[in-house]
Amino acid sequence: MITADLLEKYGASKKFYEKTATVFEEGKLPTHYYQIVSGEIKMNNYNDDGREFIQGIFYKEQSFGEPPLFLNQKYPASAVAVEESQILCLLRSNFMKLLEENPAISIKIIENLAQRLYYKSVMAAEISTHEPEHRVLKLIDHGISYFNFKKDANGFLINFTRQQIGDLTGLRVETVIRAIKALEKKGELKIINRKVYR
Amino acid sequence: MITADLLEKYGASKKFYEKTATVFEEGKLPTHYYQIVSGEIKMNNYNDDGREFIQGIFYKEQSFGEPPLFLNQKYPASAVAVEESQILCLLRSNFMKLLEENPAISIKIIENLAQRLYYKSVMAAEISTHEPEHRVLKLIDHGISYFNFKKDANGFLINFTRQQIGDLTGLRVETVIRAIKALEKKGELKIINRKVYR
DNA sequence: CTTGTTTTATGATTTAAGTCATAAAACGCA
DNA sequence: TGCGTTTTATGACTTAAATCATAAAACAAG
Repeated sequence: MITADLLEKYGASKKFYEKTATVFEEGKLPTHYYQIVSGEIKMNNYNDDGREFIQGIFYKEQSFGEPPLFLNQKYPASAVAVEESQILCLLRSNFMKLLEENPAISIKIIENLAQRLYYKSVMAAEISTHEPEHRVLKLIDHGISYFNFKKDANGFLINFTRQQIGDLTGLRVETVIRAIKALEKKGELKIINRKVYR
Repeated sequence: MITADLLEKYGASKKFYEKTATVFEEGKLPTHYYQIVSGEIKMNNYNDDGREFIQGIFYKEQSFGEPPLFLNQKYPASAVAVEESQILCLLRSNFMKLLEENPAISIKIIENLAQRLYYKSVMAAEISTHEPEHRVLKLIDHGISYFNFKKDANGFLINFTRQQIGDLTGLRVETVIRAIKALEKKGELKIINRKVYR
């Protein structure tokens, strides 16, 4: 999103997070702007009996956790490394300075937030009013442009586990497994040795 | 958000929408920036069997429908007047020009989008992993700062119908009615001649 | 290789919320 | 001030998805 050069010019430092390491926690106040150099980060919540909900998954060059940073409010979810990741971290005050001095960046931030709001609108409607199969298919279709699914001879490889799909759509693993099977039977997607293609 | 003066300087015109009139429809491409002068607008979706989901409700001085405007993507939901409303409408190209020539406005847009993303994150987690009572209470609590609930001697008056609460939380009216009764019994809120107070 | 963990899979059972039916109270407007 | 509509309300019942149990396949680590 923002070039590494520019971030470093304002004092950003690169930090390493190993798999399952926490970048920030729900309920804490934001201190930094975060932009992924490499790896994969998920934002998630747990309810009282330990059930996970994944707000989103982010990949290289993407930023995350800005809304509370701008509003100076507590994080509504935690950020956790899904795999080993490198992240550029820039102190809030320096990030704000960067924004002020580089108005063109604002437009990029706006487009990024707009994209995420769009995704959330689509998924909110899905989760509230559609059955499992519809929800799963919508996540996958939206994900083709939103997440980094790679295309090969069989179509787009949906590189999520059934559990992740469940945590992104508010469904249980078993329900996702059954929905995916049903969708395969209907010809909406393919399962090639347990991997899902669309 | 943006002063009426500035919007008008760039050619915005004030339009009147009567109750239930549509401002824009799901699936259409955006053409204008919209900012409410007076009244109340809801953004909603309908699923295949006519069930409604309300994405959000907006009041005077708030804007809505920007994400697709910035991304040049189809609206993921429709916008409908809940009551008679006046809206300032500014053509996309002129709005973009306004933004370019007034960098300070960008920050306001960012804060606004951040606020909405925050609301969506909170509600997504609620809808996916919490029971009806929790969902209703969270909507109400978040709504106290987000929607324009007025405080009086009995507390904040939640001026939503049970149906609207259902459409905002993905629950059916009957479930909302039962959840609200249960919450009253637990002392979490008050019902004074059918009106809900918190 | 072996072993422990994660992921996918399937069947049986339970349950919370949706659905259906019905009605009274409140509201709106002609 | 009367009448149609909307909103709130409650009880009975149905059902879709969650839960529970179990296991095989795949993967990861030592």
